[in-house]
Amino acid sequence: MKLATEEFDRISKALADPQRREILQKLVARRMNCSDVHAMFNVSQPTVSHHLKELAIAGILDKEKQGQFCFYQVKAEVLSAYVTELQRRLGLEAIAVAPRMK
Amino acid sequence: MKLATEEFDRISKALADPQRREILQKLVARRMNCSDVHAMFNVSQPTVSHHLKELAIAGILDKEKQGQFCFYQVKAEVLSAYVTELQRRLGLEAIAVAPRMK
DNA sequence: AAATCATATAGATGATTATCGATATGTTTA
DNA sequence: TAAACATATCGATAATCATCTATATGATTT
Repeated sequence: MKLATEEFDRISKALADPQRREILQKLVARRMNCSDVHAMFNVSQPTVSHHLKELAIAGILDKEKQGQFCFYQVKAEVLSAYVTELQRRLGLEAIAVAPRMK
Repeated sequence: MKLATEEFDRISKALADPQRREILQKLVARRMNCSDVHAMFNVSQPTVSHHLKELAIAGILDKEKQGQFCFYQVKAEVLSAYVTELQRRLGLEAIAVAPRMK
C-alpha cells in the first residue's frame, strides 16, 4: 500500500499530539466506541470526538456506526504503510512491517 | 537504545512539520551546513536555523561547529530507535530497524 | 411522545508555532 | 582592522490547534 504525500503529511500531524497517540494506543488494543475512549481520559467528550475525527481523516482509524454508537478501529495496513514510508524517507532499512497477529 | 517518553514526544513533533521533514531528508543523504540547507529551500535563513535547532533538540541531528560553519548530521540510531518505539506503540511487529549501510 | 443516551458540531479561547526582518555574535579574508 | 560571511537570536505576526462549553442531531428506551 502506497501513501500519497498528502496522506503521509496528515498522518504525521495526527501522530504529533500525545493525547491522540494515547487514544490511538488504546484502540490498537481493541475496537471501541467514543464513550469507551472518553471514559479512559481526562478530556471532554467533544475533544475525544475531535481527536477521533482527526485520526479517521488521516486514514488510520475506521469509523463504523452501529445504532447510536460509533465504533472506531485501527487500520493496521495504513499504519504499516506509514511506518514503511517513514523508514524510507529517513534512510532506514525498509524491512516490511506487518500488523501483529491477532 | 531506549527513548524516554519526553524524547519520543519531541521527535514526533519535530517530524510533524513538512518543511522540517524535507530538511531532514536532505540531511539523510549527506551532512550539510546551514547555508547548504538554506540554498535548497524557499525559506529564510533564520527559519532554516530554527528548524535545524528543533531537530537537534529532538536529538535526531548532531550539530558540529567547524570554524564559522555549523554542520548538521542525522543521528541514525536515534531515528531507528524512534521508529522501533513507534512500531511498538502502534502494535506493529517490532522488527529491528538498522541504519542503511554507508 | 418524552426522556435519556451517544456523538457531532459550533463557536470561542489560549497556547503553540512557522515564518519573517532586523540585528547580534563570531569567524574568516582582504 | 575592516569588510564579508555564517549562524543564531530577538521580537513580531499570522496561522494552526487542543481544548472547552453549549447545543444540535440522531437513536434508544420507558
